[in-house]
Amino acid sequence: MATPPAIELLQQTSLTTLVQRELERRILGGELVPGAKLIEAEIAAELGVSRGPVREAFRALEQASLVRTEKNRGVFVRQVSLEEANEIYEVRAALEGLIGRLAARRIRPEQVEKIRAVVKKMHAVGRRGGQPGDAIAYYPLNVEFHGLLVEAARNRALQAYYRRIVNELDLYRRETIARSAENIPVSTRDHEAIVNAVAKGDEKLAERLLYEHVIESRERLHRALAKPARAA
Amino acid sequence: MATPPAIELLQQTSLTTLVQRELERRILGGELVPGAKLIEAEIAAELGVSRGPVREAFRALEQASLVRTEKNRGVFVRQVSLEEANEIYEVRAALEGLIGRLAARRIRPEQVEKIRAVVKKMHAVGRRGGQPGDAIAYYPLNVEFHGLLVEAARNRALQAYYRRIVNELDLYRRETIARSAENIPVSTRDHEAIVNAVAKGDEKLAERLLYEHVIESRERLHRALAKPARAA
DNA sequence: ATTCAGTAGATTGTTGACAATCTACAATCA
DNA sequence: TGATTGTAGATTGTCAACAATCTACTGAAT
Repeated sequence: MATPPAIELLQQTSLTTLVQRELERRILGGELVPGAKLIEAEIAAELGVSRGPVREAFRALEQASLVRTEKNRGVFVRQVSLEEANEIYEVRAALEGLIGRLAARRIRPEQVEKIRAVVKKMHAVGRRGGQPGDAIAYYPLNVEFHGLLVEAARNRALQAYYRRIVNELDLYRRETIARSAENIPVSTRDHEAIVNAVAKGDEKLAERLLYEHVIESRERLHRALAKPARAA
Repeated sequence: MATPPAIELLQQTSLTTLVQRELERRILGGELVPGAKLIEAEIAAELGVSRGPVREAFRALEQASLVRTEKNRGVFVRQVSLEEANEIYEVRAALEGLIGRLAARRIRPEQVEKIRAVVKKMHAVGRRGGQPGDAIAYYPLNVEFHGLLVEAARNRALQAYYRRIVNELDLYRRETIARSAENIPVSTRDHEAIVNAVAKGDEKLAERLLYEHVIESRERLHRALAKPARAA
């Protein structure tokens, strides 16, 4: 007998996981900015739980490098410096290269179609030209694109590491408020070339393209940061 | 005024981190085997703390994928299947390749010397031939070799991810009791070639050699597992 | 004015107790 | 015999209280 989903949820979900997910959402969603202090009692009261589960969630988030803990001082949303971001980008590029290689080897036709559909939507956004809000529309498409790719690579460990590293970099973007700058849809051509390489099963090419894609987006981000900050 | 190390330790170390470190030690040291159940009260009593810190440590270890938690059932040392190990090896190979590339680019002369010294010791162990205990002597040297390399790559994020992945694979070795088989010092020649490539600053070569080194050691492990288990 | 010690409040670290859930075994019934 | 129900003990999930530490402020002394 299959367990109903509602029951399963209750069986698997503790208050700690709930708190953890909620805090994760707030951090990655920008509600909690890097450097912000997380006060146990405050969060506990807000979510209607005691401090125990909150503390446990903190420990998990710390290990996921989303927060930093100072003993007797408190827990803070992690701040990623430029140097750290550069290091993380290096790792991400390598992982992304592996994703390209494996995806080219293992992707299935229907997955190719799904990704092509996303690229098509990206094109649509890109054609509108620099309208305000384009970056906001473009960002989730970009996330979906890379998400579908890593799924096609069919490697759970890789997927887990990839998610983690993307989260870390997200933290950096938040900190620099370079969000809009990074998301200018200039890389749609990149994406098209990547899909083609993957669809053809050209492992070497897919690996190289994805690797370079990451390095480029790093450069693009840096250039955006070098410019004086525009009005928010 | 510089803070004395003893004070600093007390300032930074909470019971939770202490418990976490101790459990990590026991898991990676083989004292706690994959699948073993960790009972909160038992560990708490043994370490002389209450259950709170133990639970927090569990959450951290879970996020580090060293243990698996089942709600209301308990916490267990994680078991890594053959399929998972294969996936993890793929990721490790990519990371190791990056390590080679970066180390070749950034290593300093004194670091080269240190690594060469380790390889020399490996040779010494290797020349003794298949004496019992060789694997035990070889293993820490191998760990040190790779540890020095990742240090030479000068990328903290990479180092963190690398440590994590090595731990995960360690779990797999423990589970299969393939320890001795994996540590046969057949790869000393590999190591020599790797040091040379890194010392020369040949990024491409170092990357390729390290990548293949990991893939080979995976194959070696699999071959060892295919053989019937020898007497412990 | 500036520095310093001292204090009150806020916040974190740790603990023990209680409630909810699971596990293993005994008793019951078909 | 075998399956099922029902308990008792063990274990986990959650909470509230206490202790330790930090922070911000006050006021005195230089």
